Amino acid sequence: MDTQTLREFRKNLRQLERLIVGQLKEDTCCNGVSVAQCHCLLAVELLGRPSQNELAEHLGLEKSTLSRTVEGLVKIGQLERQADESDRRIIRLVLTPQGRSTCTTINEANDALYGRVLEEMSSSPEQVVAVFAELVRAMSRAREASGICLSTSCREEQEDGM
Amino acid sequence: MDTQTLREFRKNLRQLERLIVGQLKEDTCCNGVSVAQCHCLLAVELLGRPSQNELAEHLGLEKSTLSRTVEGLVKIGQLERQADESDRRIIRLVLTPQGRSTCTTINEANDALYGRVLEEMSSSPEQVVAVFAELVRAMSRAREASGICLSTSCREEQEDGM
DNA sequence: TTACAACTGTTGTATAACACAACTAAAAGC
DNA sequence: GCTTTTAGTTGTGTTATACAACAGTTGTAA
Repeated sequence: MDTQTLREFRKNLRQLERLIVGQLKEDTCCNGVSVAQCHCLLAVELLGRPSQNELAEHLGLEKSTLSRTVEGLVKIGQLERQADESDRRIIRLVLTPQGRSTCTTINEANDALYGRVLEEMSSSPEQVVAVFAELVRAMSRAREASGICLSTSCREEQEDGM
Repeated sequence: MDTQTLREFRKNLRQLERLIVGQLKEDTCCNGVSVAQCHCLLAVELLGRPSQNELAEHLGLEKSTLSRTVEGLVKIGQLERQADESDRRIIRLVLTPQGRSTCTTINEANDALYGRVLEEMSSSPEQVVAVFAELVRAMSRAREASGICLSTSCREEQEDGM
Protein backbone atom coordinates (compact mmCIF):
# COMPACT_ATOMS: atom_id res chain seq x y z
CA MET A 1 0.00 0.00 0.00
CA ASP A 2 0.87 3.66 -0.50
CA THR A 3 3.79 4.89 1.58
CA GLN A 4 2.36 8.38 1.85
CA THR A 5 -0.77 6.97 3.46
CA LEU A 6 1.28 4.86 5.84
CA ARG A 7 3.36 7.81 6.90
CA GLU A 8 0.24 9.80 7.57
CA PHE A 9 -1.12 6.99 9.65
CA ARG A 10 2.05 6.66 11.65
CA LYS A 11 2.18 10.39 12.23
CA ASN A 12 -1.30 10.27 13.70
CA LEU A 13 -0.40 7.30 15.81
CA ARG A 14 2.55 9.19 17.24
CA GLN A 15 0.34 12.14 17.96
CA LEU A 16 -2.04 9.91 19.86
CA GLU A 17 0.88 8.46 21.77
CA ARG A 18 2.06 11.91 22.76
CA LEU A 19 -1.44 12.73 23.91
CA ILE A 20 -1.58 9.62 26.03
CA VAL A 21 1.89 9.91 27.49
CA GLY A 22 1.28 13.57 28.22
CA GLN A 23 -1.81 12.93 30.22
CA LEU A 24 0.05 10.43 32.36
CA LYS A 25 1.86 13.31 33.98
CA GLU A 26 -1.19 15.32 34.92
CA ASP A 27 -0.95 13.51 38.16
CA THR A 28 -4.39 13.69 39.56
CA CYS A 29 -7.07 12.77 37.21
CA CYS A 30 -10.48 12.38 38.74
CA ASN A 31 -11.32 12.17 42.43
CA GLY A 32 -7.62 12.34 43.21
CA VAL A 33 -6.94 9.17 41.28
CA SER A 34 -4.16 8.95 38.68
CA VAL A 35 -4.55 7.51 35.22
CA ALA A 36 -2.78 4.28 36.16
CA GLN A 37 -5.07 3.99 39.17
CA CYS A 38 -8.12 4.66 37.00
CA HIS A 39 -7.11 1.84 34.70
CA CYS A 40 -6.77 -0.36 37.70
CA LEU A 41 -10.17 0.51 39.14
CA LEU A 42 -11.97 0.11 35.84
CA ALA A 43 -10.28 -3.23 35.27
CA VAL A 44 -11.41 -4.47 38.67
CA GLU A 45 -14.91 -3.33 37.83
CA LEU A 46 -14.71 -5.17 34.54
CA LEU A 47 -13.18 -8.39 35.82
CA GLY A 48 -15.12 -8.65 39.04
CA ARG A 49 -13.05 -9.73 42.06
CA PRO A 50 -9.87 -10.63 40.21
CA SER A 51 -6.71 -11.85 41.90
CA GLN A 52 -3.78 -9.48 41.70
CA ASN A 53 -2.12 -11.77 39.21
CA GLU A 54 -5.11 -11.80 36.92
CA LEU A 55 -5.32 -8.06 37.11
CA ALA A 56 -1.62 -7.59 36.37
CA GLU A 57 -1.95 -9.87 33.39
CA HIS A 58 -4.96 -8.00 32.13
CA LEU A 59 -3.23 -4.64 32.44
CA GLY A 60 0.07 -5.91 31.09
CA LEU A 61 1.94 -4.99 34.26
CA GLU A 62 4.54 -6.66 36.43
CA LYS A 63 3.04 -8.11 39.59
CA SER A 64 5.32 -5.89 41.66
CA THR A 65 4.11 -2.77 39.90
CA LEU A 66 0.53 -3.77 40.34
CA SER A 67 1.09 -4.64 43.98
CA ARG A 68 2.07 -1.05 44.64
CA THR A 69 -0.67 0.47 42.55
CA VAL A 70 -3.19 -1.59 44.49
CA GLU A 71 -1.52 -0.57 47.71
CA GLY A 72 -2.14 3.05 46.81
CA LEU A 73 -5.78 2.46 46.01
CA VAL A 74 -6.32 0.55 49.23
CA LYS A 75 -4.75 3.38 51.18
CA ILE A 76 -7.18 5.92 49.78
CA GLY A 77 -10.11 3.61 50.32
CA GLN A 78 -11.03 2.79 46.74
CA LEU A 79 -10.11 -0.87 46.78
CA GLU A 80 -10.25 -3.69 49.29
CA ARG A 81 -8.04 -6.75 49.46
CA GLN A 82 -9.85 -9.95 50.35
CA ALA A 83 -8.42 -13.35 51.14
CA ASP A 84 -9.37 -16.08 48.73
CA GLU A 85 -11.40 -18.82 50.41
CA SER A 86 -9.60 -21.80 49.02
CA ASP A 87 -6.05 -20.57 48.45
CA ARG A 88 -4.38 -18.42 51.01
CA ARG A 89 -1.73 -17.18 48.59
CA ILE A 90 -4.32 -15.41 46.50
CA ILE A 91 -5.57 -11.93 47.17
CA ARG A 92 -8.80 -10.90 45.55
CA LEU A 93 -9.65 -7.32 44.80
CA VAL A 94 -13.00 -5.62 45.19
CA LEU A 95 -14.13 -2.06 44.86
CA THR A 96 -15.20 -0.36 48.06
CA PRO A 97 -18.42 1.67 47.88
CA GLN A 98 -16.19 4.68 47.34
CA GLY A 99 -14.37 2.85 44.56
CA ARG A 100 -17.65 1.99 42.89
CA SER A 101 -18.67 5.60 43.06
CA THR A 102 -15.37 6.69 41.54
CA CYS A 103 -15.90 4.27 38.68
CA THR A 104 -19.38 5.62 38.10
CA THR A 105 -18.04 9.17 37.97
CA ILE A 106 -15.32 8.14 35.55
CA ASN A 107 -17.71 6.24 33.35
CA GLU A 108 -20.30 8.96 33.20
CA ALA A 109 -17.78 11.67 32.41
CA ASN A 110 -16.15 9.59 29.72
CA ASP A 111 -19.27 8.29 28.15
CA ALA A 112 -20.29 11.91 27.76
CA LEU A 113 -16.92 13.00 26.44
CA TYR A 114 -16.58 10.25 23.91
CA GLY A 115 -20.18 10.48 22.98
CA ARG A 116 -19.44 14.03 21.94
CA VAL A 117 -16.19 13.14 20.19
CA LEU A 118 -17.77 10.36 18.21
CA GLU A 119 -20.91 12.26 17.32
CA GLU A 120 -19.00 15.06 15.71
CA MET A 121 -17.15 12.76 13.36
CA SER A 122 -18.21 12.45 9.77
CA SER A 123 -18.44 8.65 9.71
CA SER A 124 -21.11 6.97 11.80
CA PRO A 125 -20.09 6.38 15.40
CA GLU A 126 -20.75 2.66 15.07
CA GLN A 127 -18.40 2.47 12.17
CA VAL A 128 -15.67 4.42 13.90
CA VAL A 129 -15.95 2.21 16.95
CA ALA A 130 -15.83 -0.94 14.84
CA VAL A 131 -12.80 0.20 12.86
CA PHE A 132 -11.00 1.30 16.00
CA ALA A 133 -11.72 -1.99 17.73
CA GLU A 134 -10.28 -3.96 14.86
CA LEU A 135 -7.25 -1.71 14.73
CA VAL A 136 -6.49 -2.13 18.40
CA ARG A 137 -6.88 -5.88 18.10
CA ALA A 138 -4.56 -5.98 15.11
CA MET A 139 -1.99 -3.90 16.94
CA SER A 140 -2.15 -6.06 20.04
CA ARG A 141 -1.59 -9.13 17.92
CA ALA A 142 1.30 -7.52 16.08
CA ARG A 143 2.83 -6.59 19.39
CA GLU A 144 2.55 -10.06 20.85
CA ALA A 145 3.89 -11.60 17.70
CA SER A 146 7.05 -9.58 17.55
CA GLY A 147 7.70 -7.58 20.69
CA ILE A 148 7.68 -4.48 18.59
CA CYS A 149 7.36 -0.90 19.70
CA LEU A 150 4.23 0.20 18.02
CA SER A 151 5.01 3.65 16.80
CA THR A 152 8.65 3.73 16.20
CA SER A 153 10.15 0.50 14.93
CA CYS A 154 11.84 -1.48 17.53
CA ARG A 155 12.53 -4.94 16.43
CA GLU A 156 15.17 -6.04 18.92
CA GLU A 157 17.62 -6.84 16.22
CA GLN A 158 21.34 -7.34 15.66
CA GLU A 159 22.11 -7.39 19.38
CA ASP A 160 23.37 -10.95 19.43
CA GLY A 161 23.53 -12.26 15.89
CA MET A 162 26.29 -10.40 14.05
CA MET B 1 -25.63 7.05 21.21
CA ASP B 2 -25.60 3.58 22.70
CA THR B 3 -23.80 3.25 26.03
CA GLN B 4 -22.73 -0.29 25.31
CA THR B 5 -20.93 0.86 22.18
CA LEU B 6 -19.26 3.69 24.05
CA ARG B 7 -18.05 1.37 26.77
CA GLU B 8 -16.63 -0.94 24.15
CA PHE B 9 -14.84 1.96 22.54
CA ARG B 10 -13.41 3.16 25.81
CA LYS B 11 -12.27 -0.32 26.69
CA ASN B 12 -10.35 -0.49 23.44
CA LEU B 13 -8.89 2.92 24.03
CA ARG B 14 -7.63 1.85 27.42
CA GLN B 15 -6.12 -1.23 25.90
CA LEU B 16 -4.28 0.89 23.38
CA GLU B 17 -3.08 3.13 26.18
CA ARG B 18 -1.72 0.15 28.09
CA LEU B 19 0.04 -0.99 24.96
CA ILE B 20 1.62 2.41 24.50
CA VAL B 21 2.60 2.94 28.11
CA GLY B 22 4.01 -0.56 28.22
CA GLN B 23 6.27 -0.05 25.29
CA LEU B 24 7.65 3.12 26.87
CA LYS B 25 9.38 0.95 29.41
CA GLU B 26 11.10 -1.38 26.98
CA ASP B 27 13.94 0.99 27.22
CA THR B 28 15.85 0.51 24.05
CA CYS B 29 13.78 0.54 20.99
CA CYS B 30 15.72 0.63 17.75
CA ASN B 31 19.40 1.36 17.32
CA GLY B 32 19.67 1.96 21.04
CA VAL B 33 17.16 4.78 20.90
CA SER B 34 14.19 4.97 23.27
CA VAL B 35 10.63 5.67 22.21
CA ALA B 36 10.75 9.26 23.43
CA GLN B 37 13.98 9.73 21.51
CA CYS B 38 12.44 8.17 18.40
CA HIS B 39 9.58 10.63 18.59
CA CYS B 40 12.10 13.40 18.86
CA LEU B 41 14.14 12.26 15.87
CA LEU B 42 11.12 11.73 13.66
CA ALA B 43 9.78 15.14 14.61
CA VAL B 44 13.06 16.78 13.67
CA GLU B 45 12.95 14.95 10.36
CA LEU B 46 9.40 16.14 9.85
CA LEU B 47 9.90 19.75 10.88
CA GLY B 48 13.29 20.31 9.30
CA ARG B 49 15.75 22.26 11.47
CA PRO B 50 13.32 23.28 14.20
CA SER B 51 14.30 25.30 17.24
CA GLN B 52 14.06 23.46 20.54
CA ASN B 53 11.03 25.49 21.44
CA GLU B 54 9.24 24.61 18.24
CA LEU B 55 10.04 20.98 18.76
CA ALA B 56 8.87 20.98 22.37
CA GLU B 57 5.64 22.61 21.26
CA HIS B 58 5.15 20.04 18.54
CA LEU B 59 5.75 17.13 20.90
CA GLY B 60 3.73 18.64 23.71
CA LEU B 61 6.69 18.66 26.08
CA GLU B 62 8.18 21.10 28.55
CA LYS B 63 11.22 22.85 27.16
CA SER B 64 13.28 21.48 30.04
CA THR B 65 12.23 17.94 29.26
CA LEU B 66 13.03 18.37 25.62
CA SER B 67 16.35 19.99 26.43
CA ARG B 68 17.41 16.80 28.16
CA THR B 69 16.04 14.47 25.51
CA VAL B 70 17.97 16.42 22.90
CA GLU B 71 21.05 16.31 25.11
CA GLY B 72 20.85 12.52 25.07
CA LEU B 73 20.52 12.35 21.32
CA VAL B 74 23.42 14.72 20.80
CA LYS B 75 25.56 12.59 23.09
CA ILE B 76 24.97 9.47 21.04
CA GLY B 77 25.54 11.33 17.82
CA GLN B 78 22.06 11.31 16.34
CA LEU B 79 21.36 15.00 16.56
CA GLU B 80 23.37 18.19 16.19
CA ARG B 81 22.71 21.54 17.79
CA GLN B 82 23.31 24.54 15.55
CA ALA B 83 23.31 28.19 16.42
CA ASP B 84 20.66 30.25 14.70
CA GLU B 85 22.15 32.91 12.41
CA SER B 86 20.02 35.82 13.45
CA ASP B 87 19.12 35.09 17.08
CA ARG B 88 21.71 33.76 19.41
CA ARG B 89 19.15 32.55 21.91
CA ILE B 90 17.82 29.99 19.49
CA ILE B 91 19.27 26.55 18.99
CA ARG B 92 18.34 24.72 15.82
CA LEU B 93 18.32 20.98 15.57
CA VAL B 94 19.46 18.86 12.65
CA LEU B 95 19.90 15.14 12.18
CA THR B 96 23.45 13.92 11.83
CA PRO B 97 24.08 11.39 9.04
CA GLN B 98 23.71 8.74 11.73
CA GLY B 99 20.44 10.29 12.83
CA ARG B 100 19.16 10.28 9.27
CA SER B 101 20.05 6.65 8.98
CA THR B 102 18.25 5.84 12.23
CA CYS B 103 15.15 7.59 10.92
CA THR B 104 15.33 5.59 7.73
CA THR B 105 15.56 2.34 9.66
CA ILE B 106 12.66 3.34 11.85
CA ASN B 107 10.54 4.39 8.91
CA GLU B 108 11.21 1.29 6.88
CA ALA B 109 10.52 -1.08 9.74
CA ASN B 110 7.32 0.72 10.63
CA ASP B 111 6.02 1.16 7.17
CA ALA B 112 6.38 -2.58 6.80
CA LEU B 113 4.79 -3.32 10.15
CA TYR B 114 1.80 -1.07 9.68
CA GLY B 115 1.47 -2.08 6.08
CA ARG B 116 0.92 -5.59 7.36
CA VAL B 117 -1.38 -4.52 10.19
CA LEU B 118 -3.56 -2.44 7.90
CA GLU B 119 -3.66 -4.99 5.09
CA GLU B 120 -5.03 -7.68 7.31
CA MET B 121 -7.97 -5.60 8.45
CA SER B 122 -11.35 -6.16 6.94
CA SER B 123 -12.05 -2.52 6.02
CA SER B 124 -9.93 -0.95 3.33
CA PRO B 125 -6.64 0.48 4.59
CA GLU B 126 -7.47 3.90 3.20
CA GLN B 127 -10.67 3.95 5.14
CA VAL B 128 -9.05 2.84 8.36
CA VAL B 129 -6.40 5.50 7.99
CA ALA B 130 -8.98 8.18 7.28
CA VAL B 131 -11.17 7.24 10.22
CA PHE B 132 -8.20 7.04 12.54
CA ALA B 133 -6.93 10.44 11.41
CA GLU B 134 -10.25 12.05 12.12
CA LEU B 135 -10.46 10.34 15.48
CA VAL B 136 -7.05 11.56 16.57
CA ARG B 137 -7.89 15.06 15.46
CA ALA B 138 -11.17 14.98 17.36
CA MET B 139 -9.44 13.72 20.47
CA SER B 140 -6.74 16.38 20.27
CA ARG B 141 -9.39 19.04 20.00
CA ALA B 142 -11.32 17.60 22.92
CA ARG B 143 -8.17 17.57 24.95
CA GLU B 144 -7.30 21.16 24.21
CA ALA B 145 -10.82 22.25 24.90
CA SER B 146 -11.08 20.76 28.33
CA GLY B 147 -7.80 19.52 29.70
CA ILE B 148 -9.34 16.11 30.02
CA CYS B 149 -7.62 12.81 30.50
CA LEU B 150 -8.62 10.91 27.45
CA SER B 151 -9.33 7.47 28.72
CA THR B 152 -10.44 7.89 32.23
CA SER B 153 -12.40 11.03 32.94
CA CYS B 154 -10.42 13.72 34.50
CA ARG B 155 -12.18 16.96 34.41
CA GLU B 156 -10.33 18.96 37.02
CA GLU B 157 -13.41 19.64 38.94
CA GLN B 158 -14.62 20.66 42.39
CA GLU B 159 -11.14 21.65 43.53
CA ASP B 160 -11.90 25.30 44.02
CA GLY B 161 -15.60 25.92 43.52
CA MET B 162 -17.51 24.25 46.36
C1' DT C 1 21.76 54.55 26.15
C1' DT C 2 20.30 52.47 29.68
C1' DA C 3 16.89 49.91 32.06
C1' DC C 4 13.45 46.53 31.89
C1' DA C 5 10.54 43.09 29.95
C1' DA C 6 10.12 39.00 27.20
C1' DC C 7 12.03 35.08 25.35
C1' DT C 8 15.25 30.65 24.72
C1' DG C 9 17.44 27.29 26.64
C1' DT C 10 19.83 24.86 30.96
C1' DT C 11 20.07 23.03 35.46
C1' DG C 12 18.29 21.57 40.09
C1' DT C 13 14.89 18.95 42.10
C1' DA C 14 10.93 16.04 42.54
C1' DT C 15 7.57 12.50 41.07
C1' DA C 16 4.98 8.65 38.88
C1' DA C 17 5.08 4.50 36.62
C1' DC C 18 7.35 1.12 35.67
C1' DA C 19 10.88 -3.33 35.68
C1' DC C 20 13.87 -6.79 37.72
C1' DA C 21 15.63 -9.45 41.45
C1' DA C 22 15.47 -11.34 45.95
C1' DC C 23 12.47 -12.68 49.34
C1' DT C 24 8.36 -15.05 52.13
C1' DA C 25 4.49 -17.83 52.50
C1' DA C 26 1.41 -21.17 50.68
C1' DA C 27 0.13 -24.98 47.68
C1' DA C 28 1.05 -28.82 44.59
C1' DG C 29 3.72 -32.70 42.93
C1' DC C 30 5.93 -36.70 43.71
C1' DG D 1 8.11 -35.15 53.71
C1' DC D 2 10.89 -32.71 50.59
C1' DT D 3 11.06 -30.08 46.41
C1' DT D 4 9.06 -27.16 43.05
C1' DT D 5 5.83 -23.88 41.65
C1' DT D 6 2.93 -19.99 42.47
C1' DA D 7 1.22 -15.33 44.60
C1' DG D 8 2.36 -11.49 46.41
C1' DT D 9 5.82 -7.98 48.75
C1' DT D 10 9.82 -5.27 49.15
C1' DG D 11 14.36 -3.23 47.71
C1' DT D 12 16.49 -0.84 44.14
C1' DG D 13 17.10 1.45 39.82
C1' DT D 14 15.57 3.88 35.48
C1' DT D 15 12.97 6.85 32.34
C1' DA D 16 10.03 10.31 31.11
C1' DT D 17 8.18 13.86 32.76
C1' DA D 18 7.07 18.69 35.24
C1' DC D 19 8.05 22.96 37.70
C1' DA D 20 11.03 26.53 39.40
C1' DA D 21 15.09 29.20 39.37
C1' DC D 22 18.59 30.77 36.58
C1' DA D 23 21.61 32.88 32.51
C1' DG D 24 22.16 34.87 28.38
C1' DT D 25 19.91 37.42 24.33
C1' DT D 26 16.88 40.51 22.18
C1' DG D 27 13.55 44.04 21.82
C1' DT D 28 11.45 48.24 23.68
C1' DA D 29 10.69 52.39 25.74
C1' DA D 30 12.14 56.26 28.46
